[in-house]
Amino acid sequence: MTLSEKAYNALRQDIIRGALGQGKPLRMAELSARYDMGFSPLREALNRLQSERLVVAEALRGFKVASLSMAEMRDAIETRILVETAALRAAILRGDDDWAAGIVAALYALKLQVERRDTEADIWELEARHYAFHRALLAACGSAWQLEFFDRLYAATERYRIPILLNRAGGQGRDIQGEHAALAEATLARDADLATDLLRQHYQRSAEIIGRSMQAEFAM
Amino acid sequence: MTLSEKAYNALRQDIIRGALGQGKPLRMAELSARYDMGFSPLREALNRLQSERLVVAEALRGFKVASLSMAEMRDAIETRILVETAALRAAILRGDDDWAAGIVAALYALKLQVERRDTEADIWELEARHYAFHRALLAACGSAWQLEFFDRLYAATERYRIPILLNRAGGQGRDIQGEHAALAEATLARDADLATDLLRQHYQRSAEIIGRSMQAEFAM
DNA sequence: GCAAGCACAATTTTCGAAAATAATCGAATT
DNA sequence: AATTCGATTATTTTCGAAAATTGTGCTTGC
Repeated sequence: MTLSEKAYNALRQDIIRGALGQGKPLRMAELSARYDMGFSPLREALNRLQSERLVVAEALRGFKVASLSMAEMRDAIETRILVETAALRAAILRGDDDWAAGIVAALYALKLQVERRDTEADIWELEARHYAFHRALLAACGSAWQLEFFDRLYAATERYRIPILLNRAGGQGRDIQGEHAALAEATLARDADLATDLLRQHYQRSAEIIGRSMQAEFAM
Repeated sequence: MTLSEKAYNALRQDIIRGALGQGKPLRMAELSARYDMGFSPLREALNRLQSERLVVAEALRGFKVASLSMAEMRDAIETRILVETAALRAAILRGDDDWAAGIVAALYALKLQVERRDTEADIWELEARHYAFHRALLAACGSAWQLEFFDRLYAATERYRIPILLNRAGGQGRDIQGEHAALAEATLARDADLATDLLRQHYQRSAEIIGRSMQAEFAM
């Protein structure tokens, strides 16, 4: 793997997980020290992240971490609903046994990690399996574009979910794993109307919880 | 404007317009000579274009222009229908007088250019106004994400439309400007069902024409 | 006291060369 | 004849320094 790719992976992770702070300028000298590499691979990675809206660039004034806002969060989640309900419908139509088995496996792996969330590493593993589950639902949709947009929007919304995951603050009394199980069940039963409905509700609840937590924490 | 940005604009245009040939490797030395700049700004631009799926990168083996295929074209157009019908509905709900006036202006400017398509520069101007018209329809949708996806998908499908535009080969007997006018009319009348229906048909016809032309030319 | 101008410092951007890797070609071997 | 190996060439990737630009703080003039 080239340094450019390593820089991309590391920066992307650090931005999504909040380690670099939203809106903060990214100084080349600091990044070079932090990731132990020269400017070239860092600038290449920052250019990729700029296209993915995780980083904002201004000519001759460098890069900064993209800012978070209530409006952007709502937009990202609404667009997720649009893209993912369509992709889920297509997957339900086209999915084969491998697709179905992948959902069962991802749901089970997610369940195991939900019960084991002690260290911070557990949280990251939980997050990885959460992504993998939602990805597995759509895997058979047949549209590379929709899967890419899913990835982009997942990363965008992950930035808002992670502070809540780390604080263990949000989702009081919410049975997320139950929602996941019901969603998987409806999908495997090929009930597209029910599955897309559950998916929509799942995300609308997330948006509400994130919204409340943002109002509390940042007064946005 | 920095060299990086110039490189991005120039490469993006040359890829979309087909000047660099689909699937062809992009050698740094050649690009450096062609655009008269060093490797750094070129590599930064190529990294951005990689994120936009106009360029494909393989570690230590450089960059190449993304390939075209029938399947990708169909996927891009289907996803355009998904995103744009939703954005158009939202714009019809939320659009104000400026939005409506923008559509009228863009349609008129497009009409003027349709009647004047002699030189190649005319074709590029036509293409710019075509983009501006479709963009104007969605401008008031309120979703930055959906507008970005529109841009991405427009660029992706433009690559397929341009050979047809240049050959004057496609769309025999198709009244594209009539379709645009009807679409604008339904939109301005705030008839969301009719407008999204016309938009869908507009793109499905494009997909058919592009599909026939690709089968004829490349035997794909 | 305060704005304008100017040197100085900090920072980004770009270049040219070096390092690292991949591709090519021919000779030696089986 | 086909294949492997090694040397050579071509190419990508990375670095370190130079160039260009922006930001800062101080002086000067009013």
